[in-house]
Amino acid sequence: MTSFFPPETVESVKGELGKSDFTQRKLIFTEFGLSPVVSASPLHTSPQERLLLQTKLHVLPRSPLSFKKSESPGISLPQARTKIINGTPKSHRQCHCKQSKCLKLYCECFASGSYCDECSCANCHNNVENEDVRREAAECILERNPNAFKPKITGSPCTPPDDGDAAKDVLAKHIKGCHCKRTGCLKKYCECFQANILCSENCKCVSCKNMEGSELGMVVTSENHCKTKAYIQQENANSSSAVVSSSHIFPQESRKRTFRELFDSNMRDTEIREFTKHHAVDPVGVHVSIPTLRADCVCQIASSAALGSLKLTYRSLLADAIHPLDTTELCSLLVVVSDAAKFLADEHCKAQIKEVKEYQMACDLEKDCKKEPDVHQVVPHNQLPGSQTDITVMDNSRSCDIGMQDGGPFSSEGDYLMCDEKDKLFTRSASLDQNLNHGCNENFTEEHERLVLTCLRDCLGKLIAFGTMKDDPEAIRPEAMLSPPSGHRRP
DNA sequence: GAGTTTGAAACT
DNA sequence: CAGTTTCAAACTC
Repeated sequence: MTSFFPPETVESVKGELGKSDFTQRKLIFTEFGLSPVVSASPLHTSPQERLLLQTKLHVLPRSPLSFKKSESPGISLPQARTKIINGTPKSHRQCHCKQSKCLKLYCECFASGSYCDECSCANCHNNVENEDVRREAAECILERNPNAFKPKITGSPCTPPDDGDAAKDVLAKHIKGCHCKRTGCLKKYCECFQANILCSENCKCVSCKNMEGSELGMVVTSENHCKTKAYIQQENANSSSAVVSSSHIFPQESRKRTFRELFDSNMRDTEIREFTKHHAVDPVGVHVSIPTLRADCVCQIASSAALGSLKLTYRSLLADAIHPLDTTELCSLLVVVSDAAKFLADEHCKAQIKEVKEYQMACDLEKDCKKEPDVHQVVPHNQLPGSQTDITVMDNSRSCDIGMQDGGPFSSEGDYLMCDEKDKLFTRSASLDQNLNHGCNENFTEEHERLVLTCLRDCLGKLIAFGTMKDDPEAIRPEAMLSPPSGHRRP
């Protein structure tokens, strides 16, 4: 079993305590999943010895059961009965036990192998003073269930969603499984849900909604339509006969549940709220990443939402502020940006890969930035990728990075654009209008690219600013949002 | 903060 | 093993 501390430290302590004495301190609570060194010593040592150990090991006086694996390098989570909240193991939670004396598994502190510390429990026996009683209680529990203190979750380490994205660990399983009946396994009463794992065949839950597939934010139906979870939920809320067109069959045969089954059930609002909260659906309710989202899908969702054809449950904070036409304009802009970026990226790649060999490493970047590109090609509108183009502006640009990063004047398109910031401000002329209205019927120059991207940047900046200041309607008027270039304003 | 709901743990 | 009770966390208001 892995020790929590370096061998030399342990040996040093062992020497000072007396080897025979130390070795007699066998691991009593191995069931707790703890190191024999740490778990054994304080249990059977005098206070002086414990103090010595703690001093040598530089640890605070803690329970032998209190050392969480999360604090133990080299041991993967979850080893001990550490409460896992939203994928992140809670090292210690303050219990509120009243009847159990904190000596039963009801008590989270006791179950996790910790002494109660600053808890608001009553008649607590889960402390140093009641070590004997505590040990007896643990032994009694272990006699009944040898696995009582073992981790409940197995299969893979729990994935802590640091970024807030609660992607569920599909490999981990709850050993015993949950037995939820009423919550659909969508509340923290459910141990699986709380541990941020999917219910498995071990579970005996009823009407489970915590299964594979439900963690997805978007369903692509057989019609290749993008449907958000919120949309599906709203569909069901609006009509009991609503059918989510999906032939998706989940591999878990024992749980033949589909999205239809999943969302056709009478999901209460609170459940939906909990679901979306836990699954980190963004405020707009469209849980998709822009780089992978098709442009037509964006337009469909955004436009439809704005026009009211989709009654999304989760409305954007800006939903009541941005005119539908603004949304349409933004979508158009995104398409143009995508087209321009892709075209320019390809052309830049060809041209600049040739040029980069001629440049010196110490080339003046600013000077280079002002260099006119060689690309002046006609791009007929009907040859552009159009709506099929992924909105992966930077990704496309990065395709240029290959071969450019090592010594090129522009390690990326972004750098190139940053350099342009030093250029004189250009006016938003009608050229953007032409691009927007007529696609790319003229040469798509770098100037146009800058024009489009800057316009997009400004639009997004205003969106952000407006979202921030929405509480103050006078701060930014919706009419001021997404103001297109001159001459492009809608009537 | 009080009361209710829920499901795991404990018990029979 | 199944049913019931106890318990404390989660949840609601």
